[in-house]
Amino acid sequence: MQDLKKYFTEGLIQMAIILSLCGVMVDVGLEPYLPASWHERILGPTSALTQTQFHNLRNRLEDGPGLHAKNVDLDSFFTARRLLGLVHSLDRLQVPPAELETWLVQREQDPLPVGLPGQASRLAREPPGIERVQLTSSLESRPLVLTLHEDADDEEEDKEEETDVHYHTVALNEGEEEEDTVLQHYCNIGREGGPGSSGGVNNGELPQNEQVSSSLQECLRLLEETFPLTEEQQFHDAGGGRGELELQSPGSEPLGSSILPSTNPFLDLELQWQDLLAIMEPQNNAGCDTSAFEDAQNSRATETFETLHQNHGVDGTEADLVMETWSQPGSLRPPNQSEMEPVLLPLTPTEELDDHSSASSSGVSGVYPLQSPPDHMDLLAQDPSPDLCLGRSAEDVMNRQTQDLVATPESSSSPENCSGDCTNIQEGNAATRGLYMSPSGDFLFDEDGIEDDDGLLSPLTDLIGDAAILDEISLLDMALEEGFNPEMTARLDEEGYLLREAAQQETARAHLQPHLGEDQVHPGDYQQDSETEADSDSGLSLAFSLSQASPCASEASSYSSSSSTSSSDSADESLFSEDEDAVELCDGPHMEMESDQEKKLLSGLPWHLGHDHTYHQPMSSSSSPSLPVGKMSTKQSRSSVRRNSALPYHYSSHTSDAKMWSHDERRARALKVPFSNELIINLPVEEFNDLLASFQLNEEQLTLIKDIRRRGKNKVAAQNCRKRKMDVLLGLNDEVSGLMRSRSRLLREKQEAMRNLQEMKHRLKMLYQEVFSRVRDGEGRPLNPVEHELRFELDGSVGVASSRRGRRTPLTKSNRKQRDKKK
DNA sequence: AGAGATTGTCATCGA
DNA sequence: TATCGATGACAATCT
Repeated sequence: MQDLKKYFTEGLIQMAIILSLCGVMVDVGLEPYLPASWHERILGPTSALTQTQFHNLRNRLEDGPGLHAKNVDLDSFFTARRLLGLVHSLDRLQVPPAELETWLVQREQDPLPVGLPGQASRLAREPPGIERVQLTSSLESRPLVLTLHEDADDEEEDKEEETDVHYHTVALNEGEEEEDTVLQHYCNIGREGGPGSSGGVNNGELPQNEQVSSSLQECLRLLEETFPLTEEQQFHDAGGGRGELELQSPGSEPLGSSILPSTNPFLDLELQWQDLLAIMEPQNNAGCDTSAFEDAQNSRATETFETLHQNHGVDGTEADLVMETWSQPGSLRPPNQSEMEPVLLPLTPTEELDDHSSASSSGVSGVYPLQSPPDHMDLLAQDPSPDLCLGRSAEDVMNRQTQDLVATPESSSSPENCSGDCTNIQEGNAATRGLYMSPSGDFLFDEDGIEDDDGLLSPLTDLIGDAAILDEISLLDMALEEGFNPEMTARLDEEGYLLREAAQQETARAHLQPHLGEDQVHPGDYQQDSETEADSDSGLSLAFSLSQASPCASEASSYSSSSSTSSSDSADESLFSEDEDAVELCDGPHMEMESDQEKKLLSGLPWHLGHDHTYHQPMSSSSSPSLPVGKMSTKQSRSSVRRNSALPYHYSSHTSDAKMWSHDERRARALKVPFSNELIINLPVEEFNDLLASFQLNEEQLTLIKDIRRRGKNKVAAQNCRKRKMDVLLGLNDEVSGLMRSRSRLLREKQEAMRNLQEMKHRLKMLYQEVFSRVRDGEGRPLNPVEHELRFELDGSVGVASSRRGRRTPLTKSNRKQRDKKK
């Protein structure tokens, strides 16, 4: 590399350039010594050694490739174009990769932040096209170059893109506070050379021969200034980068010494943009309005850097740090973007930038706007316009992945599949990021995008967090629309798994016990009751199904509907051990397990909120033999009723509930009450009366049954009452919050009104003083505004009244004031 | 051990 | 008048 550089700077290239300036196209034969990739990378497709398209075109038409006499009739555009190509080749090896930082420093020196297009700023003093290019050139954005083409050259839309690139470069340097005369000449050359160029900074109308001669002179002088600079640049490259020095002393840098190196990366990127132009040309021809996208890009970039400046405190120090990061020693060639990407990642050296990673990422993405729209979040939030041709790919990727995320929320939990289809948000975000960061379209998102802790990752993590939110939203939507299907239930992990497994076990047990006869468990009972419970608004899941003839089913139902009221206790079990046969009917311990599991599961399910006011229905669980009232007297004997009514006492060992129930249960048992408490409590009044009438009950039994019924109902009522009370409290809390917000808003409005009032008073005072300064009394003396006051009559006339003596003495009329004014 | 939360129960009121 | 629901108050129990 050094040899090549020396080769360029010390010998043949100078001669070749001079010969070229004289009109002779020289092929120095460097290509055979360079690999194709090197040639393309170092020299670029438009270097002096690689003929431009214009030359190629002309050579094909005229002389063909190789040495040829320069046609003096060529327009100055070709001349300027080729001369600039020479400069490209000269500085090809002198690239300090620090353009963004330089830009930042320049922007930091600007007292005003980078304004929006309509915002006044330093840039506003420049022609619109220049301004926009200056804004966007730091981003090194091809669309922004086109923006220049659009804005600054509306009248020369047929101009070649290379000319725009030159404008780009020129505008960049014009935007710098250090005006560089050499590049200003470039500007002149480029604009003078452009056919039909107008509206530029230097809108010269020189004849072509004069233009050529002046261009030659300018270029010669430029060469004289440039070559010593090249060696200096070597020194700077070896010492840590030139751009760093520029940044550290932006105001003291000699003018001519800083421009070329700073423009080199742009020139190099210019070449890349030319390639990109060729690549993107079909898209442009496809009817896509690139200008819209460019404007969007421009505005986004502007907003991004505004945000960076205003909100994130990017100061010169940070810019210097950034610059240092960019200016890696020994980076003699323009950094490959893909290679620069790892360098870009730590580009946020401060916590501010890290914290505001969106802006950071935007800022970094602004370096490669083609690959990286400035604000990823905007892309997520915004509906991609069909006009955004260039952005469509990236946005489509992101939107598609976002849609995939929403559509397949469960996929978000598999970030290890990044190499595959990007269907989760991490992949999507990383892919988006990688898509933006990689100039070659390679997705560099896989590892860095997820594991990097830099601020650049924050958008990713934010999106991941959003992904979780979206995931939940999706689940909720699906649940609302379709209910929780098995897949969703499976996604609910252990809860759903255990719940289903319990139901399955219940079903299997029902099938394995055919002797239960009509007491067989219906598989759907469990889930049905669960759904009943879930649907129950206030916990009044009076799901006492009269059709539930099975104790087991009823038990399952009771367990599903109530977890805290698994009735009976060990005492009851000992007391009523004569009903052991009933124990065989159902798997008591299993049911208990289900109850506990379900108790935990229900509390862990997503719909189980922190304050669950879904009060349990103890009646439905206390006594499983939920005999249908209407059928009881006809289908079952009283003994069976008694047996069934005694069943739950043997199954539940839920001590607390059992103790609660044991009181009434024991009393009911002691008094030989023939039916369960559940039946007593939940039956309607008429059926309950029929039930009582169907049995021969003594007074004590009737009293106990009524007490049980009353207490049971009151218990439910108390639960509902508490639920309502809690709801009222929550509602009041929300209302208080809303009122607080309203109060704050009103206070702000009041303050604003007060400010306006003060302003009005101040203005009125000033106006008053002004009026009195011009009013004179009858003797020509000025009136004291303290002692007098203005009086506005209904007829529109204005007089002056004395406020000291309490009487209004019209001293002067408006016509008098007019006369005074005339004096 | 004690505080707070939860839950059941009673008394009462009104529909 | 009986019934039922709502609710405050109290106590037992749980966490």
